[in-house]
Amino acid sequence: MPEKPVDRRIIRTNRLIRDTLTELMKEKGFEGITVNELTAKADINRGTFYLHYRDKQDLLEQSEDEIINEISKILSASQKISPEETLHYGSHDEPFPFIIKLFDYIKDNSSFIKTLLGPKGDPSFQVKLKEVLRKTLLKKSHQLRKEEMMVPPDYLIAYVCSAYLGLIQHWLESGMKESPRDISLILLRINLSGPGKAAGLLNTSKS
Amino acid sequence: MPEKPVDRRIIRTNRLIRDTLTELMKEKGFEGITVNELTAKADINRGTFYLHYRDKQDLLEQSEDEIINEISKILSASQKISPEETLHYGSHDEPFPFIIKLFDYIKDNSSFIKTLLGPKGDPSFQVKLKEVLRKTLLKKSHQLRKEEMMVPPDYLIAYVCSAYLGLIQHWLESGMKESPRDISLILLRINLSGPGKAAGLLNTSKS
DNA sequence: GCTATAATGGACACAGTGTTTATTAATGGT
DNA sequence: ACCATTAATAAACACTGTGTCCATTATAGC
Repeated sequence: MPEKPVDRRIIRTNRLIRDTLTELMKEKGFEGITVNELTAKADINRGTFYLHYRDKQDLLEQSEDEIINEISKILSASQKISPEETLHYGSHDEPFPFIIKLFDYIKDNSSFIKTLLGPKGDPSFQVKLKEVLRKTLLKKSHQLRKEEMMVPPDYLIAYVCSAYLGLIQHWLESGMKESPRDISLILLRINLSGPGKAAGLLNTSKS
Repeated sequence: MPEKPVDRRIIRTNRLIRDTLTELMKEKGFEGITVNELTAKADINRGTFYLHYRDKQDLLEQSEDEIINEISKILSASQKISPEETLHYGSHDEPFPFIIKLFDYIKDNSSFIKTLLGPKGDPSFQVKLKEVLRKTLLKKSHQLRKEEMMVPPDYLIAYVCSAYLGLIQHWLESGMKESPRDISLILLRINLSGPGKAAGLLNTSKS
């Protein structure tokens, strides 16, 4: 993390800008926002904005990267889990703790993340998010051999990452009615059993 | 479909605008495009643009909706497939014909669709695309009973739709090396067996 | 060829951008 | 409590793009 800014004025201004960004993105999406409008709503001089950010794109990227960094930290806890533990969690219908923490964090920052992942959001944030997920999965998938796989590994990873993302999006859009733990469990079950079986379509699995 | 425009000038102008939109989106994404630039590159008077579209947002939406309509047509063919046929395809490792046709269509329009689904694209297009997929899946899932499902049906659908989308995105981004048929097969296999089994993680399935 | 109309070139007021300057006000260190 | 430092302000700047006119030209369909 960067050295903390000392001046309270900087912290205050930055918080005002970020909060107003969240509000305005909820209303009209990133496209529709102008620096003019944002600074007016934040009750800040327009020139002050340019003291902190190059342009509105820069503001968005910095805000996004902060979130991605936090998520990256949370997911890196997956490295500490041994293959034996992985099997244990799956066979006991118990979600991984770091996945629960991921949903906890998303819930804490749901306002901004929801708009970023919504129809008026930023597709490059989706790409960033899928990328951290991909890295996490890649580390965990080192142990399995390619010969045993039914499909190309890169497609499998793309499939799973996107599915994760979709679940997160649906959870956010439907108002986060389920607890982080419940959502993690849903995710685990579909992943282990597969969509077909999770839907109750297949009694036996004779691929 | 709307009554066909008769005047060749209209067709020509529209084609010029749409083609240039595709080109520019590839270069700099929708955000960075200006009507000024687009009409200059298309060698069209700027005023002419406003004869056809309200603004650049309108242009994007009309272009997107055309694609969504085509895809919707292709996917509606899924209704004609009986439950018996569904089982047949799955158990014979044979993808649905309409899914192959979907990938065929995407390949034919890959230039525009790729940018729309890419990091500089339009998140609302993703939403539209997932929505047609959702409708298709919903029709096919009428036959299965909720009691047998391991997870809430809306989450399962969100999961699968997103996974479809992710596979399409990865296929486009990696240069469409696989044939539409091969991709459809990959999709079918992961869906039926599930990510865990497709990865070769689980020998037996004791959920 | 004649009529309808699409496309053009040029102008308009307006809104937003990003930068600069001099000035005011708040902050942290001592 | 003071003061040097520096963040924030107000006002102006040139510039780019927008959306909407208008009169004029060129092209299409019959």
